[in-house]
Amino acid sequence: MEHPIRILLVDDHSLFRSGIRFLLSRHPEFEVVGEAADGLEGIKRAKELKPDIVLLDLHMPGITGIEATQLLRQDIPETHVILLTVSEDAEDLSAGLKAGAAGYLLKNIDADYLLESLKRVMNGDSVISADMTKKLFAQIRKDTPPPPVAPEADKLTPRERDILSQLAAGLSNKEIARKLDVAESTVKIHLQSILKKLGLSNRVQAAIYAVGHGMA
Amino acid sequence: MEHPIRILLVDDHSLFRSGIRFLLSRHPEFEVVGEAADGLEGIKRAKELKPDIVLLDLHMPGITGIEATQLLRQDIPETHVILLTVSEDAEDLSAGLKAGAAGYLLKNIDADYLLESLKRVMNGDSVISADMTKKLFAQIRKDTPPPPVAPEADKLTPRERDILSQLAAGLSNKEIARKLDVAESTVKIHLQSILKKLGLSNRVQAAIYAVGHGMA
DNA sequence: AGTGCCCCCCTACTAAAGAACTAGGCGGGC
DNA sequence: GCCCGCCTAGTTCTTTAGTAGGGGGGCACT
Repeated sequence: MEHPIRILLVDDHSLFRSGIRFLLSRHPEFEVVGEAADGLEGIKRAKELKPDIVLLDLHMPGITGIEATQLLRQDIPETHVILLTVSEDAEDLSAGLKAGAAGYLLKNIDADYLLESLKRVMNGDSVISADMTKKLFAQIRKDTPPPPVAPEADKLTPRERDILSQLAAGLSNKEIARKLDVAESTVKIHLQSILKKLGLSNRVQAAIYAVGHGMA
Repeated sequence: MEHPIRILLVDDHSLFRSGIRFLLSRHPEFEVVGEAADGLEGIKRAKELKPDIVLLDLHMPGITGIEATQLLRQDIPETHVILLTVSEDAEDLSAGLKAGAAGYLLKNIDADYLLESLKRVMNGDSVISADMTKKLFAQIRKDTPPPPVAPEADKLTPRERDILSQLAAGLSNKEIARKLDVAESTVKIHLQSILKKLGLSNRVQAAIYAVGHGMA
């Protein structure tokens, strides 16, 4: 590796920073280019230093690591953010990822895993503590809401689904009729049938139903 | 470890099964209790043998590994399923997790990682190939759709938002008027203003807009 | 003091939606 | 052959939605 990976440490525990700094000092492929004790200072230093990777604590005085991550991703997207925390909370994990972190590591990981993670992230990969994988899986399962297909939807005839989908695009009866090349009265009939089958009382409700069940 | 971890191998490549079997034979903490060459046979053998872990290939003749995972999770939920595949496709990963797999490993992992993963999964953890972590992260970000708040929504006055939210509940102008205790003509005025500001042409579109931007 | 925005209300009109009925062609099941 | 569901289309009618004027009161910023 010709250039060492440049790293910024952001953590309110100076002892923790020292530990990481010492660890990395024994590996010439890494270079700690700066430190900060809170989120705002970390962002400021990151903008100055443009490090390859920011190792960011989640819980800090002032802004949270999540907010700091968002800001860093906005301002210097070429810098990777790895969250390094004690929090095993699934919410923190999820928020961190959505904020744009490339890694979520627990502070109890061993040194080798941290070093390997830094290299992986530098390579464009993402990393996570093995202990958090289960929570990440759970998140995936949870984030995907219940099957967005309606059980009642199969009560509709194909033609009715056509009309409903056009309705969900915000078209008027006349426009739907033109588009599907039928008479407006036909559209009305179908729409009546849709409302009856779905137990709705007007086209607005039908449109909402449609978008809510993935027929948009 | 008093009892070895009992493993069932399901893969249509017998050579691959042999490789895994040989690997595990050299580690007494594992025991390969059976093999199967396709999904259906795998499910049958799993029901008979009740292994601790099923190592399941994704692409097989007959049913897919995804379907097999679902069935296994239904029938013998105490057995863990690890998907072992060459597919780096994010869709496969996502589908596998949603089907209930406790692990998603690429076949290019090294032996030690597989052994450790088996132990982790036996422990109730979940595992994933490091190479897939990035895709998993992307999935989390994707599953949570873009901020469901509309940028244009702040153009609306509070009262207009009230009306829009009622509209998104499928109410007519008259009903909205009653609910908000104003005249119907007032509701109409506000609605006109909403349509104009949002660049829409009728109430159906407004309702769709509202539900699409979290004001339902 | 004036200006602008928001909120409220009214009348009057046209366009669209919704409800009710009749009705023909077409296909499959019995 | 007959019934049934689907798709089509028409008429008539009432209700609702949408458009276009008008005005008045409040509140904030200048």
